[in-house]
Amino acid sequence: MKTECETRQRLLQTAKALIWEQSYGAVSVDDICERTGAKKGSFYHFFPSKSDLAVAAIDDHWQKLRPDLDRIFSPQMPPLERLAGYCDLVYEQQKQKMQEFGRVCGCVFTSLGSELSTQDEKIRKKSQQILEYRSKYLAAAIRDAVREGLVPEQDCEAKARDLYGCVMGGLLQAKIENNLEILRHLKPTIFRLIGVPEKEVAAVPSPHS
Amino acid sequence: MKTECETRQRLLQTAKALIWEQSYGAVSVDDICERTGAKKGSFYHFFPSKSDLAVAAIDDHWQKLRPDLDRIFSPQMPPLERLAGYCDLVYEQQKQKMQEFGRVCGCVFTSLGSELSTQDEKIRKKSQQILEYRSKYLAAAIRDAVREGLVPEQDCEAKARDLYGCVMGGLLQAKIENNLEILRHLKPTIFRLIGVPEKEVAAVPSPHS
DNA sequence: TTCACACTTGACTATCCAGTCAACTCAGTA
DNA sequence: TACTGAGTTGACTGGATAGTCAAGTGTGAA
Repeated sequence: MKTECETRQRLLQTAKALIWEQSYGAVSVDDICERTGAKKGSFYHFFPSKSDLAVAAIDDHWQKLRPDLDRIFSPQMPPLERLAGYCDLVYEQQKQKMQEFGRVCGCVFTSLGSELSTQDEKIRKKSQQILEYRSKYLAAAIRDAVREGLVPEQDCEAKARDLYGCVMGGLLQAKIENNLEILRHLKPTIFRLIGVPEKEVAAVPSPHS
Repeated sequence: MKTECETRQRLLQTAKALIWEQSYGAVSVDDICERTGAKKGSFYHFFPSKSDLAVAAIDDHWQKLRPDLDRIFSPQMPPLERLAGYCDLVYEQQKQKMQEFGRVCGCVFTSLGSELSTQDEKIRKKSQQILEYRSKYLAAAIRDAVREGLVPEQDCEAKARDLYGCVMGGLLQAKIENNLEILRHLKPTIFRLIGVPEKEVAAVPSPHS
């Protein structure tokens, strides 16, 4: 058992890819097993059910995303650059998926949330949790921007949710239109939302890395 | 054949309700037929396939929505009130669905778009079309607001899309969190986006009707 | 009265689906 | 060497699935 649960990892990766490319409902356990080269028994050895797999996929994706977010939202970075960096990340991720799958695929979190939160409470809860985690990064950046006098006083938590809503909406729109360009003016949009003076909105600072 | 295609209409209504409440993937043709009290053969007499039904459902919903939008976005109405009225409509619609289904159900257009636009090109196209139609109302309102000097000069079409993105994101967030309150601060958010002066953002004018 | 045709019916197919299970392999351990 | 237990296998179940079809029914027009 050198490689602990290597099969589990592969199943998870395949599942993520297939769900991203298609949707939860359109992907069957058989599909996942076949593409992974594993048998159904193995699948159910690791995951109690298909919906538990979805939860695990969300978790896994979140774990892999965190280091990037921690880097981008490092308190070392000027607050507006953090937000700019986040917009860049969103765009770059979609661009990469575009190259991988040949189309705009949107965000796994929100796609699964949108598809299943009316039906599966476990998945809804998990989506909501991720949504809250992500909002925290944004809220901290806004808070620091306020402290530094870059933007007016405001309810930073509420604004963070507005911002994230904007990003979700932009991603969804990009997916439906199958057009990456929509994600291009995410940066000025969220700057406007937090009240960056209009003349500075255009002069978007973008982090180097 | 007094009532032209009454069965077709009922199938469409049932389908809309079920898809709204659950999702496209979770609802079967059998479910729709059973709840409608029609037989499968009738279903396939009216709709060539399940995905054609989805397209028809989107179309039908759009047709029913248009009169409301025409009223709210009437050029008679001051432009900012139109936008305020639109936000109210979005909120009221979700509140009604909440009462009907016991939970926040989001928007059929974007739910179907999110779930299927990677798989079914017909549905993606239809979702995109609706998205464009809706953006036109917003663009016209912004254009008039600019003309009346209520907001600064800007790219009205692009801004309309940003606004609609914001609304979509808010709806999605509300669905995932199963919480209507998120849709409450849609109004100030979109006012900020188009550059309504901050001191006027709070004093939101709302149409009477 | 007859014909055409929109609509309905119910039985049918063939496939797919999530999930089960008992038997097996094999590496680590006592 | 014998045992244990995590991981694997392939065959299986029972129900759901989208879609088909041939034989109906009822109505409006000729």
